[in-house]
Amino acid sequence: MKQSQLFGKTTYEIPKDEQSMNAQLLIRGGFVDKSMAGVYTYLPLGKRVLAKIENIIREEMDAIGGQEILMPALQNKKDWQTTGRWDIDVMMKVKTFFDKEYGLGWTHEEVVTPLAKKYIRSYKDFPFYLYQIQTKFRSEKRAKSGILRGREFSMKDLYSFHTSEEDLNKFYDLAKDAYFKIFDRANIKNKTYLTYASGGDFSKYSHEFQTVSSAGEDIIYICEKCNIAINKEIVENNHPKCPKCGNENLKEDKAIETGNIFKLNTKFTQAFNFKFLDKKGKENLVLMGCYGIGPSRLMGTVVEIFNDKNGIIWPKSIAPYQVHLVCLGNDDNIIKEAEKIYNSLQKEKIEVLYDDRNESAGVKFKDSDLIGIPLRIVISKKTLEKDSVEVKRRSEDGFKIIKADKAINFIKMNQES
RNA sequence: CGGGGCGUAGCGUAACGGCUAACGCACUUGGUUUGGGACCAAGGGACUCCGGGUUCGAAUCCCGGCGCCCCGACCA
Repeated sequence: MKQSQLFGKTTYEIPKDEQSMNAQLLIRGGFVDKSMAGVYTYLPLGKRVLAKIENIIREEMDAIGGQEILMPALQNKKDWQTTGRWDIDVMMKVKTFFDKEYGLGWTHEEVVTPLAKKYIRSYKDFPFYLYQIQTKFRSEKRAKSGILRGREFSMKDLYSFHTSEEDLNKFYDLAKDAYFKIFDRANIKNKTYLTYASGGDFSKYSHEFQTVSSAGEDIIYICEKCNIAINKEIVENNHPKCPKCGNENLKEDKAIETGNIFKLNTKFTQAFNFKFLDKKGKENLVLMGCYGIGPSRLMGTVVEIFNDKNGIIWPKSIAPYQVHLVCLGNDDNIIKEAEKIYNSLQKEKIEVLYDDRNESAGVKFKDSDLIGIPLRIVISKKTLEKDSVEVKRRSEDGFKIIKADKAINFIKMNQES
């Protein structure tokens, strides 16, 4: 992609109506644009990051047997009334000219449960796992923290269906592992803790995945022995205690809830009377679990964690491009050399953003720092004289000089490592 | 939803109740530049959030609304 054609612009002015680091950097870098409080447009750069995150999630969900579907965001009132959740305050409602009301989905149990019921009768069809990546709407009383808490946001939600508690438990653990793989691939696993949180009224706990960050809205207590945490919301009498080993020497931290997994058991299958026939031909209620992770929130979390005073530092796995090719000077020879490398990189299917703009070196460097692509290649009069290019990692100081004819190979190797 | 702050060009800001609403960035044109936010020259761009009031006169004061940020409450 030539940067001169890229829709979206970097800016050095900090938007005055954004305090959160993730929103400031993402807006300044041209990744997102705020449409209204808690509602953002993803510009080409931001959309690429989001797509990468979604693909990682997709791969890990497929790996544990998930089947991707897409449910509607616009939902019927009746099913929400069935579960008694129509009049919940996070529910957004739309009304037509003829006064017909619909709900905008903030979660999808009310769609997926009737859906499954329609197709499934026999124990032979179990277990199965349906997921989607979709836009959710929640009427947050106060949107805040940039893309971390929006009123419209992207969400992957998986629902699992089982004939027994053992089976549900087995899959629950599998999903837990899959989530850690996702966090690992997004480079935030070492800051992410499986966290015990409120289980509502049908189980003692749910599990959250909490990623330690000063931008977090939750307080967690980490047990460094067990490598798990407990959410402040379920701490009794101000005495945090590890729910696993009883350790009381826990570390308090702020954290972002990056994921949540939940055993729903029969809460929704009961409401919709979703039963299956077992081997003996007897009817039983189906058991369910749900597993959520927000790609957009994950994106914001990564920005909160990986940045410095100059901008974002994307992990390779979710960077919008792998290589930022920066061409300094508009001398014909320099441009020719830059184009040559640009074409070679494209031929090698290496994602490259090529800064071909007629801007000063300072502007290009600052923009490159801000956008935060992992690897930067600089071509200039200086490098041309030495028949070489300059290679710099965004995450490190300093740079390497590499002979021009070896550059492509070097970058290819760098991609694989 | 309670408390606080704020709405002026695309963005960031300025302007005592009084001249044609000013400046920087961005944008357009021409020229010179190109290793860390370049320079010169010439331009275009505003219903000062909306509605009402006070006043000879309102961006400025008052009332109402809407929007945005922060704190709190809320948050499967």
